[in-house]
Amino acid sequence: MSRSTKTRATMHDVAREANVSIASVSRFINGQTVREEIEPRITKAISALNFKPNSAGRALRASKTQQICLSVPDISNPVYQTITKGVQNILNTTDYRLMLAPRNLSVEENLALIDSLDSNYADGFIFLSLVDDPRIRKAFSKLRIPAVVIGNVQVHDEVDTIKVSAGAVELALTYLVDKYGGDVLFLNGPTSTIPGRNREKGFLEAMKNRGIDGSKHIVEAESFDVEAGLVALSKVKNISKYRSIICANDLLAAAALRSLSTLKIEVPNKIAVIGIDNTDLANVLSPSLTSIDYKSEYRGELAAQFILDRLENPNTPHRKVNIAPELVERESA
Amino acid sequence: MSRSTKTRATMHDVAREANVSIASVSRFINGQTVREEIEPRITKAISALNFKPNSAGRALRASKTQQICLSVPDISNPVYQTITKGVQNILNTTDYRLMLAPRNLSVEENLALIDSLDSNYADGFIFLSLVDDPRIRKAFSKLRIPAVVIGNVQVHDEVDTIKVSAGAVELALTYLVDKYGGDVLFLNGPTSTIPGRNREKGFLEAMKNRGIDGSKHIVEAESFDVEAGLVALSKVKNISKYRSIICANDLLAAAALRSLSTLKIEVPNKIAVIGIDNTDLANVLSPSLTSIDYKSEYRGELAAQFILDRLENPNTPHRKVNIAPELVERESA
DNA sequence: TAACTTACTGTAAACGTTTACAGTAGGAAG
DNA sequence: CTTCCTACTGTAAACGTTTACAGTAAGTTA
Repeated sequence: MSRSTKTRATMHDVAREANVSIASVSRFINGQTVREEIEPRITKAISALNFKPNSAGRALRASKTQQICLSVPDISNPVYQTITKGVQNILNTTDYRLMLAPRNLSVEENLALIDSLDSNYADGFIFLSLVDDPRIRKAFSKLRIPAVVIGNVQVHDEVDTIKVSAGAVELALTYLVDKYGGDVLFLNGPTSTIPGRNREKGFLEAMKNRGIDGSKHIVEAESFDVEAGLVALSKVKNISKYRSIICANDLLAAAALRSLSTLKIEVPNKIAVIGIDNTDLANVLSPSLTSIDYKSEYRGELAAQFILDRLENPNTPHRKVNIAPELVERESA
Repeated sequence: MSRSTKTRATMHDVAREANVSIASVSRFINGQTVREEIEPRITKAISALNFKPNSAGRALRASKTQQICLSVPDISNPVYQTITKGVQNILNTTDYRLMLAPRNLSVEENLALIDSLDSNYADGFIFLSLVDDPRIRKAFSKLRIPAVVIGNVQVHDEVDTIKVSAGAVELALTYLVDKYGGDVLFLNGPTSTIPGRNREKGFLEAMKNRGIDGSKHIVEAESFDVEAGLVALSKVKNISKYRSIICANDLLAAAALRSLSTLKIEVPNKIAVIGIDNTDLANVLSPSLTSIDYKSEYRGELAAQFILDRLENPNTPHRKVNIAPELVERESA
């Protein structure tokens, strides 16, 4: 009986063709040793029938999907693109596939996402969230697959986390104050988000250490993008009284550069600008952007590696990594 | 017998708890009508046991993975990020998940990717490739799942395609020549890629129509990114003899803006710059970038919709869409 | 030689769904 | 009353793999 060309060859077909048992085929495919004599028969049958193991059958039986789910709050943001790239760098060297979760900006979207992972479509989860909530923490603690958290969202302790330490704003401020004096404006993102809160706190503390009430020096954009940045800056009266601007991410820094360019204020001669994240954008802008590097691509790689390690050995002790900020000097400051 | 909290509830458990057959549970979950009396019993059992259907079991039996695979040659390129976003926009409204394929820059990577789809891990495939090759076409024609091609790669006819029509460079050129005269430089990407080839062709033809040999007016970057653009431009002697630059994508345009800014050549007063793709970048750069829009986000949405349509109704006639370029005027030209 | 070990092999039973099929209860039609 | 239809239900057989287990042949040891 000849096989219809419309239907895929299964392991049974291979076994029959090679005249061995299906178990031997499976073992051979999974790298176990088989009798020397039958190995060529199997390889021949596999290529003759163009056999590819069926992922669903494999996933069902072995409870392994070979998929890693990555949640990205907002794919328009270059920092998430860079992290995604890092994750891919690692996964591409393995036979794990990358699933991109739907947008998870709101708490509800986060809950739905975490909940959905119970459907067993992924072996591991790399979690990025802009928001924080007790319900998220609770849902997260019920997760049945290994997870890595990138960022400062609060979850239970038995999970690998890759945080960024708080010093970015302090670092930028020190640099700017040393170089240009204390007239610093902080263009923040929304304080309803985790990075927004943390960076505000960092700024206020750093200013306090210098004996200044920072709260007068902050303007908050409605989101971490260029549009919102432009709107926020347009509300700042007499911007030229500042000597420098710290921006909570590179997109807001791009907004600052555009605003200043429109106002014909030279950067960095009149006002210096520093971004945070050091994304690809920093090299694309003119003047190129001095930015605080949190090693996004590396964080993505690390997260992927953590997941893979834990999948290989579930007893790996949980790791908590802190990425130290580093100032990358370019033209804008 | 109480269920261990370590193991997931299955449909069997739900059936037992609700005192109905497993078939009824399945039917209820899949939206078929069940006896009015048992419906609440099932819903109650499901939430009591916190049941979630297992994707692998479902995929195996129904031959449906609920996953769509998207190939992105290079995730660093904003145009692909925008397309990805479009795909997500649509998929997020359904219960399909998005798989991000590994980088497929080279022919070999493309072949491996297309081949791997035979493992049945996705129901549909959205294909983007920078390169073209008879082997790719051949592999593609053996694909067993519906696919959509975004871009001008040559595959067999029975597939939905979303092309961009060739007029982008012509459009940019007309605009620039009308406004600034004929001294135009074309900063192209590598002609080993499909867009590189097409855009070169478009430029040469458009110049020929104006009685000019365009070949002297082209500089080719080694890839479609900023670094390569800067290198390529640094080799152009006496750049100020040009009145305008057409760039084969927005990243190369960003490179042009940076070069000119470094050389203190004013844009657009001394030299005007036009990009292609109209990505988010265009609004981020200063001066903001006039760019040819190919509606990337829309193309992503369209591709996802095409796949979904075909999965719903496999007999949908195959669609070939051409996206017309549109010039979006900003500050740089 | 027998007993044990090593290194495989094949059989068959899962994994958790969906679905063809046969069955049943109740109402409508004759 | 019987027959037919409608609208469900449950049983059981898939889907394609992996793997526990028992079996076997050959080599090693005593």
